[in-house]
Amino acid sequence: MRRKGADCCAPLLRTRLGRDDAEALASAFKAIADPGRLRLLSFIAGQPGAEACVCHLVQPLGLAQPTVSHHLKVLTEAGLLARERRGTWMFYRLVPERVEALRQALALPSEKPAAKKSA
Amino acid sequence: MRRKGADCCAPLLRTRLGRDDAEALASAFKAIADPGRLRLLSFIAGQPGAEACVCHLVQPLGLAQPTVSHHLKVLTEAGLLARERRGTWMFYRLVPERVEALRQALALPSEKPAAKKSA
DNA sequence: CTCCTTTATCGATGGATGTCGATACTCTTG
DNA sequence: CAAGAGTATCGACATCCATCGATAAAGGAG
Repeated sequence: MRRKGADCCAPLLRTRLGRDDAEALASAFKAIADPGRLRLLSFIAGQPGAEACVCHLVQPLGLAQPTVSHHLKVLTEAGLLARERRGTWMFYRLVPERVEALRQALALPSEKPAAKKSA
Repeated sequence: MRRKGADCCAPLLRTRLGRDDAEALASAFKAIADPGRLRLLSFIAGQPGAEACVCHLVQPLGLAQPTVSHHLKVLTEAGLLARERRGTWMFYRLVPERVEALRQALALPSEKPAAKKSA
């Protein structure tokens, strides 16, 4: 019975959440519980390939560059973004599986977990 | 403040989130970005009728009664719980539509509900 | 190596938030 | 009305967090 560090997203409405699971899940939601970070995710998701360079994120967000860098770090540590260096620039890419995991955590008990894709 | 609860859940990964939408959505996620509140939701969802009396919530949570009351207020103001008085006791009931709305906000662009079932 | 660009880290700060004890409020019962 | 039980509010405190300016680190161009 190992602690699921990466698997943060226990279905809170289907099982009685313990303290550890609740804290892990709360941390994950905290990562997206910020306007700036939500807009970062939104912006990146809207780019081709669901990725974007930092240099293209600062201005549209209207926040200072260190602030944007901080938010990107938080999102990356939450597993929602992945970093990749390309020459001078740093690209951040959306991690859809993580988003989906968070989304599934909010699944209602009545909804069947038949959410597998035929990809 | 008409966007207190009803309009919080713009699909952040499908549209470019504006400041107002981002703030509304962030507020909603902040409501569930707390271990105690997640456990409250989880506990209430597990009760028959998805509702519970405050008197049955304080002890399992391991938090002081004012703290639980505070969390219930936050969740209620976020539209995730609904209050109802029954004699001396106050019952809190899960609002599934609200949870579902939050969940849909995390829908990925690739998973379009375009193939809508009916209506 | 030196200069420039891009991004991350550091330090400080103002504000938001979780927590609890004390207390007020609300409803039922006698 | 008085008493008691259940719940909400208040006030205080400690901690966390978003934000920014200054600065360091990393890489490319000459």
